[in-house]
Amino acid sequence: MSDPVEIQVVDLPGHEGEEVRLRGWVETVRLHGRVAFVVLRDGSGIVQCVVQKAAVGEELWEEVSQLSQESSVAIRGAVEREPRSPGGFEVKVAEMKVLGRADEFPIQPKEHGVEFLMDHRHLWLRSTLQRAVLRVRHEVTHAIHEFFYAEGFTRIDTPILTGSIGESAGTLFSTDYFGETAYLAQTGQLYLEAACPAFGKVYCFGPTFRAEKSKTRRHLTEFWMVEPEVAFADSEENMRLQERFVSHLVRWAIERCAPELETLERDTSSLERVSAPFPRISYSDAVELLRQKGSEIEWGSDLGGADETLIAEEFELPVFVFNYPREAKAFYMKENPADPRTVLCNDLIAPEGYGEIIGGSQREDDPERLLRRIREEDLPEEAYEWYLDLRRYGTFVHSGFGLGIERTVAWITGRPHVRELIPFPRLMNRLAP
RNA sequence: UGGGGUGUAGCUCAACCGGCAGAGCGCCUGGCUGUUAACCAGGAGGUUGAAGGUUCGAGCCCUUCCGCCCCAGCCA
Repeated sequence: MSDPVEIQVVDLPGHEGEEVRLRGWVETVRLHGRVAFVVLRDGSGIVQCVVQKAAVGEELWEEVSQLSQESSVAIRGAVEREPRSPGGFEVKVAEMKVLGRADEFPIQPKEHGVEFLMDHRHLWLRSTLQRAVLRVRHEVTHAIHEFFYAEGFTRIDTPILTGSIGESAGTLFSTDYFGETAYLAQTGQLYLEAACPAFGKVYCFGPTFRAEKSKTRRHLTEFWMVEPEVAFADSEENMRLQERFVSHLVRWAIERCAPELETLERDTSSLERVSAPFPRISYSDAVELLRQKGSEIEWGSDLGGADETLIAEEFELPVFVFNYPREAKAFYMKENPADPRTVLCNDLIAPEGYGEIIGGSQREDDPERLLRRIREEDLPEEAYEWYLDLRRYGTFVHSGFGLGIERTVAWITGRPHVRELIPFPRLMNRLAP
């Protein structure tokens, strides 16, 4: 196999009538006695390859009839336009070489249970739906960097191993760090606040870890979060950034992932409507609305998943719920001057029951109030000295938010469970593969 | 952690009231020159999650344990 050019499936249309070489994996083989159809996947697409016994001879025919699903092969053949073939093109095989014969492949093109698929996650990644959702994830993460680059943000990589700092120590993974305890980061925000006076607009993007014992379709113990932080932005500006950002991600995915979304049978009409501004409802109004709809919720308690879904049903777009009670939120959020029972913050709830995809807030910039809150929450004061320093050396109004990648991709792809939307999910009861 | 559900062939699932352990897919063998998760014929494949109990007899009923799924809480 030397002379013909090696191409990828995606480039087949430009090589009609030529002889080419391809390498990839066998998705299916259909044998018919003297003709065989081999569907080849090379990562860029799939193509049906036709082997005719009369054209290739006994020896190769024997090899084709022994071909197993997911074997890796190299082929040489002519590219032809063929309406009966999926994708409209076909390769007439002249030569084929098995590069790596596959044992009996556990995953068949049929229904499987979740546990079985997760046990075989390393092989499940090859299947059509998983390729589609992970491709959408890739485009969404690309759009994140593209958006912030265009907006003049500087990317700051925050540490994963941290001392005792963050929101609440009960949900942190801990590990030994040369004799002292280190925690896996559950947010990069506090470090971003430190970088904010250096660069003005910053963001981080990486894995975060929560040791919460949650077993729901919206939770992972390791998930990816993008967190921007903007100097001199108040809560209102923060929400305006969020709605522009989310609109950008959705529009990007629709434009770049049309084939994938079609594979996933995602009705994109609701996604097409997503553009700023998004509707806003205060926490207090949301509680009022929920009580009118029959909920028993009392002012002061946080909104549950069912509450969020009820609120989302009222709007066609993602909806901001802003200014929650202080007790329901983190210590670093700024007190609302107009109503000190509440803090200047917001969640963004995705439509169609996909739940909270963003949590954001204006940060407390007053050193006295911040210290009071740290003491109220019984946090180790010494560990927050450097964080308090940020208020002592040129304090400034600033705001930021965190967007969960897996939840966002769940919403865009219409998949029900976040465990499919990260290549190797980490759940309470799953650490492998 | 609480509530609900579930566990049978490699996979997805049947098995009536407690009465011989079944099918489809996959795999193996044979047939077939246009299939689209091809089709046709044949074959192999089982500690019914584990332990105990009731019964002439348990996949099925009871007890305990284990795994998984869904919902709630916590959150992105």
